[in-house]
Amino acid sequence: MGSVQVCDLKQHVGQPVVLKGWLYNRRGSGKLLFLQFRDGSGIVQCVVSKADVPEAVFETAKRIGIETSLVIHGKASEDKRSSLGVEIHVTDLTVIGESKDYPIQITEDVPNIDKLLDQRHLWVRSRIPHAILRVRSEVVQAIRDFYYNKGFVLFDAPMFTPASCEGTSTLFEVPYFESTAYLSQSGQLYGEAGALAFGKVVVFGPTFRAEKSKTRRHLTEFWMVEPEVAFLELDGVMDLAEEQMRYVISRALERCKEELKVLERNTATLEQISKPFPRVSYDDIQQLLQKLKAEYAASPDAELQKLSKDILKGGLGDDLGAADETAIGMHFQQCVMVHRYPRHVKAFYMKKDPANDKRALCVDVIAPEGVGEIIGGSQREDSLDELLAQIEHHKVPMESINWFVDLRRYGSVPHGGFGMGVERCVQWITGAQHVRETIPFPRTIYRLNP
RNA sequence: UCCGCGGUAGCUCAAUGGUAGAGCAUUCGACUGUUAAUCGACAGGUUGCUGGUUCGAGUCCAGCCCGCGGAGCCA
Repeated sequence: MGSVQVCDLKQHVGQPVVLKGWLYNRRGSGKLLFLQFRDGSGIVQCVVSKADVPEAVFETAKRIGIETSLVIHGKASEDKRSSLGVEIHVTDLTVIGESKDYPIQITEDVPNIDKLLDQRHLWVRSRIPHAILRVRSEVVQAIRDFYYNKGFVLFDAPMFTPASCEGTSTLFEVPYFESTAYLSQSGQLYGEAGALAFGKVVVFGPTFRAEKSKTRRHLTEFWMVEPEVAFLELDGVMDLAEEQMRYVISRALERCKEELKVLERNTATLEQISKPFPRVSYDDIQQLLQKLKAEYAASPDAELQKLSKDILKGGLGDDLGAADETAIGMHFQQCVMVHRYPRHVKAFYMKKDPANDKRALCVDVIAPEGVGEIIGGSQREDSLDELLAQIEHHKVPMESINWFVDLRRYGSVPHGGFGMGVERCVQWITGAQHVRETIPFPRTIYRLNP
């Protein structure tokens, strides 16, 4: 008899079944044991009654440690007392691999995340990581389906790159035979080459940032999806970003109901995704923030007063900070697109706004609930002369970027795209406290293990 | 790099400068319907490191190490 997965058990009610998996938890009494049994697809309660099994089987069931791997023979039966609606009445049980003194407890799903991350290789067996990582899996699949269905070509960018794409960020240096390579911090420049070759491409892979960021929103290694489209101008970039966000979030809401329930996620704000995203210019956002700063300062809420102090901290005309993004999210209670930032705070490859040469044709999508920037995109500078000027101004080494400039020498067209951080997206959907919970093995400044 | 917080049992945390404690987990025992089961018992410690003050330091002081949160930068 072949084995059955826990998630399929409802179709086997009244039948004898074989289950393969691990002991998740155990309760019980002298003559009746309740084994919480997991196989990766779900958790089911297996009842071992002393009267129904040989003495040796009962003794084994009583002694085995948490996370012992098992083969269970039993009968699936409907039971309203079980949260799954089904439980197993065990007839036989075989130990495959023993487990003694398992270092993680059921009740440790909540506390010190850093200690648990030391045990990440085991922690991923627990309920909370399970739910979050299943959402991640769905999000990644939704992203792939979205672009595939729209006719985008998957265009992989290299991880080893000759130099910085964006100048300011710190790159990881790695020895590369006789010279030095850098781990990619964005596939976008390569995506532009792809867009001019295929029209619509999407780069999807890991990226690396050596910044010493220590916040709940940062990883040194994270996954980014970066569509890039020829003949797409800023409004089109915003349309694409909005459509993609709506597809991904809706699909997670639709297909990850169980996971979001386990995570006790209130999805009210997520459901706002069906409404159009407000599109607000940087200049209008500055005015709004001034208003919110004054409003929050006068509020009786101490949290808001504190937030008020950090709004527009760099003064007017500066890049938006974390507090600004939090305030914007609180005000709109949905995703907001802020466009046309000052050029001096943005990357060299962004196109100058023809209506105001102090502004760039760029957009950030800011997610609510304190998540902040989740997408950054722009129309790209397609003029050879303007791009060369920007490269010089940002001191980007010409020898490593010359190929990119070629894209403006041989049939340049208006084009644009954006990058979305997969982990931040998953963080928003799941409500995870730290972005490092949204990837199986997070890499941060102080964490390279396990 | 800067600012703030922290490091005590496997985990979460207590402990006026005066014998280092609890809950959970582990181990053992009781219990035929438990949902983080419950109840009883045993066991569990170089209080991050180094030095200092003191009759006496988990506690006070200095330095260091490690981590966390935030800022900056970004997705």
